[in-house]
Amino acid sequence: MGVTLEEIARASGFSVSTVSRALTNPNYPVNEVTRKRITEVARAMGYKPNMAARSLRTDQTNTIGIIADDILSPFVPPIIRGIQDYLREHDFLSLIVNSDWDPDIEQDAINALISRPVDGIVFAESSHLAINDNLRQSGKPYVFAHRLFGSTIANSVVPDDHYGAALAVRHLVGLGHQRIAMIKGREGWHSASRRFAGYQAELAAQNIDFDPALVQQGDWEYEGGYSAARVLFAVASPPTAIFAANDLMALGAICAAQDAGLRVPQDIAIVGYDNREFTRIVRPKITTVSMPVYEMGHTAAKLLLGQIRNGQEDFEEIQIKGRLFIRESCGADVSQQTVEGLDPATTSRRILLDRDPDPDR
Amino acid sequence: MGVTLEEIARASGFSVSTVSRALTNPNYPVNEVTRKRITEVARAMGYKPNMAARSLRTDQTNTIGIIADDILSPFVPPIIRGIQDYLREHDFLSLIVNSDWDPDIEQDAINALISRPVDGIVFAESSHLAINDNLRQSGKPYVFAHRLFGSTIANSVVPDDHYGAALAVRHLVGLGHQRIAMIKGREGWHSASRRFAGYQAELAAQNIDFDPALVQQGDWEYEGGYSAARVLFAVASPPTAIFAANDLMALGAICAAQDAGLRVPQDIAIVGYDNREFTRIVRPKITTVSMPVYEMGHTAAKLLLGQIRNGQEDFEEIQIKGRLFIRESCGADVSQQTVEGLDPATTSRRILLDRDPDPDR
DNA sequence: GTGAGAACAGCAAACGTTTTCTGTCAGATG
DNA sequence: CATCTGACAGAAAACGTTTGCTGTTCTCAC
Repeated sequence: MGVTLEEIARASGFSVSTVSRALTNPNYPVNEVTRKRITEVARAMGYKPNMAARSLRTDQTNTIGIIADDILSPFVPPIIRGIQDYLREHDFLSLIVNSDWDPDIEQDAINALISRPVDGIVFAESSHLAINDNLRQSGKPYVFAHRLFGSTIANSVVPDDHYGAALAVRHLVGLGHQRIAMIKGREGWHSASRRFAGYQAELAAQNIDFDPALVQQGDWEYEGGYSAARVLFAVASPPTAIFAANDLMALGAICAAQDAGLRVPQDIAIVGYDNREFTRIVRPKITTVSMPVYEMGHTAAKLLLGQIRNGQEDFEEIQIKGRLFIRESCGADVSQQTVEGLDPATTSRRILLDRDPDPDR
Repeated sequence: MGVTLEEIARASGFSVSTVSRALTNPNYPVNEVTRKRITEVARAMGYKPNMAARSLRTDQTNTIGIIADDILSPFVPPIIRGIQDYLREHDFLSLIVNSDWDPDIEQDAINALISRPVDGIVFAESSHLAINDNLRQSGKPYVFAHRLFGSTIANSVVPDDHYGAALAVRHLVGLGHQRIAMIKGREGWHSASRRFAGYQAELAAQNIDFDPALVQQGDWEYEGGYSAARVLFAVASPPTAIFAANDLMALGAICAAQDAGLRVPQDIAIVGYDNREFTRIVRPKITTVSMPVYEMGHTAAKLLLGQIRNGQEDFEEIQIKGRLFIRESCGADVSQQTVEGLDPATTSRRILLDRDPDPDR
């Protein structure tokens, strides 16, 4: 169906080897006029290299696999985007499979990807650590982008939740708040404990006593935020601000406040986390800390390609910092919108300005 | 690096051909005990077929390409999900590339995918009809899932916007509304004109006179909905209901109503379109018509695989119907939530019950 | 007892590349 | 003038499969 090297060879009067070298090996010394001629003929005939043959010969595919728990999760598409943008610069393609939170499917996916259509794998927001023996012994490099459970592990790129939580709390303190409550994330989740730790750490850094009565357990959902907030409003000495561990719970808290006759932000300030899309759509718009998902993907891809080139070489867990998006729910002057939380070392201008999927619209 | 057929052959005492047939060709007559033995040895040795070699030989890859304008668009991930769920049942993988609304990139993507790592291509939410000669003459099957511009074209699966708009209007009429305004989508978009046509058609079907004063041009965005609504409120004989061509504009209209001192739905009913995630998060929750994105992807994948099997065989444009999600913004009794708009012929129970990403939470 | 056919297994070619090795020729060097 | 070197081009092997063809053996019908 497609034009082959041999046909080009015949048409141009050279041998297959020369044609191959002229077309793909810029280092091999081939006469300039020969190369020109061959290139020309190849273009004229519409030559497209047969990747299967090339892969068979070279044992590399210029393709990586992405295993995501669910592409419908709000964080996964930006991670993928970050990965793909980096890949494109290096002529790599990506094969994406959903594991659907199902270990068996994830297993199948890994096996399918090991059969060599890919040179490496990135796990995007994977829950169960499915680095099984198959994967290990295949020798294929792999990287985790935002694994949700488990402790620190090599080859992973994760959000710096501790830092981000501190950022949120610091913002509230800066606005004069001293009684700052927190609605925690679901128990067992890595982000939940990290964000709580960041909250406590920043309180300590600001010399504010930690008050257990101001901490409520949440569930990552709207409902959990709503009911947690109701409890907080009833505390003897109620908070003037609430840090919700994610945006959905922040929204729940806002609605609870409104239903209780409190105005946000005048009567109570509420800050969220994740920078979900709806935070800039809702009334009031929610101040929040972003998940640096795009950059996590970008970084993961960079590291993976590095490993593919230089052989597997484990690296430490890398944490990416999010930034604070100041909107309406805390009462800050929105015009002074800062880009605090930006780590210039890891965030390229380009990502920030053009590509960051987080800019306010 | 990997176990090959030859190694299995040596280990099991059979020839490479027999091993191959035992492992992959269930039709070829090979002795049952032989097959057992070979299968066993293969498993023991951890055999994984080399896809590159297989593809080279058979000229098929069991992989399709998906070209999406932007995976960050709200509709793309569910389309992809629909595609992939179908693919998995047939042991296909999918290579995804973003074209970023850039014809050049799309061109590159097509070229990259033609070099045979894929057996077919689906364009997910693609704008510019980039079916170029390269693609045509490659002979690879392709399908469009939700193309945004251009007129009817073969091999595409699109939402039935005319039907959906009628559905929304009929719902309003059913609630007693007679003066129903519409905020149109951005000009030039296929969906915009189709939804407007559906609105007009349903008015006619209900014997309601069409009043041009009740139609405002929108821009698909919040702001457009907001300002269009303000204009509508100032009309001599104002509408009692508004059909916004998408959810973002519906939200803008709701906020405009609230700012104007009108209660939604008591003073004015508002219905949106798309069933975006935020419609079930906002107050009031927005009644809307869903984009059957998941099913569109699923259908597109099915059609594409059919073409791959039986050779390219163009089919007519296929329209998929969305359904009405009754929520709070129109004042209907929410308990009587129906699944109107469901076409049982094309929507499998499974998709609807388990997989439809649209169920209310 | 012979021949036909079924059931199985192996040989070898082929898929389109890349790459090692070998060869040729021109010019430089002694 | 003989030899060496470098610049280039070609022959052929190899990557791991699949598959058409060729055997071989065995069974069964005549």
